[in-house]
Amino acid sequence: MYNRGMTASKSIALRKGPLLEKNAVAMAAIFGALSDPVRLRLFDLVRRAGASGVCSCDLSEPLDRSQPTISHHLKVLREAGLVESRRDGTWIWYSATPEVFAVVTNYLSSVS
Amino acid sequence: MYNRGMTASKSIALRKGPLLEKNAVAMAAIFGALSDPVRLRLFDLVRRAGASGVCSCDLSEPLDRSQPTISHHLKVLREAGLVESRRDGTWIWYSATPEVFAVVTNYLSSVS
DNA sequence: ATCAGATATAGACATGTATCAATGTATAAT
DNA sequence: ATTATACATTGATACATGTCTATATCTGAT
Repeated sequence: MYNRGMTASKSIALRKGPLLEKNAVAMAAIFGALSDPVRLRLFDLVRRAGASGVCSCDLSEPLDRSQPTISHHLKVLREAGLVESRRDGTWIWYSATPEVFAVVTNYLSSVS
Repeated sequence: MYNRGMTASKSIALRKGPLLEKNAVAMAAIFGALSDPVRLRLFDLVRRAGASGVCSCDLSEPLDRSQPTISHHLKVLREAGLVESRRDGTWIWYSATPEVFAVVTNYLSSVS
């Protein structure tokens, strides 16, 4: 299978010439979302829950952080495009949307 | 070819069970070093210079930052294990040591 | 309408960070 | 020794971040 779901534009810009400011800002935003230990473990818990996702109410305890703190971190992950949320009654389910990783994994693999 | 140069210990810890605090801290440190646009472009300039490296004196201008600011960012990259430096007379050459990426690229590839 | 539970937001606080000008340190040349 | 160049460190400043408590909002049940 060719071009496994990745758009050409995403890979081209990173391989040719020096890293452009625009791309650096986009990549830094993704790395920034992953630059906190609690947030990394949070994302890990979410992505392990698979397509069905995990209820936000089950994340506070294992990470030993208050509900608002978890809510804050989930917002950061959501705004970075790493997770998405959907409401189900009074609670909200989060699931991973790791497609955004394509842009950084492509860069990292071109480096190492 | 099996196990393309990656040690077993690096991959095992990330694939089994939830992400441990210890590993999350280590990964967050690497991502943190990459979470700034200037630092990303700085690393990009260094790694493009290949094994010979690049003189620190040639990095300030293209990134439009003062010499102390570049020095600071290089220190962050060095302490994260992403670059190394060696002295040659009055100036210092930096080169990329992207092996440390193995731990995060392995994780990212297991996610997406 | 009221209440209870889940999540989000606001405000506060401490800490971390990106940046620069000024200064310090190290190396080489004269 | 003096001077010049390259790089690092210090101190200051503005801003961002992680965390909490308190409060608000939203949803469903009574």
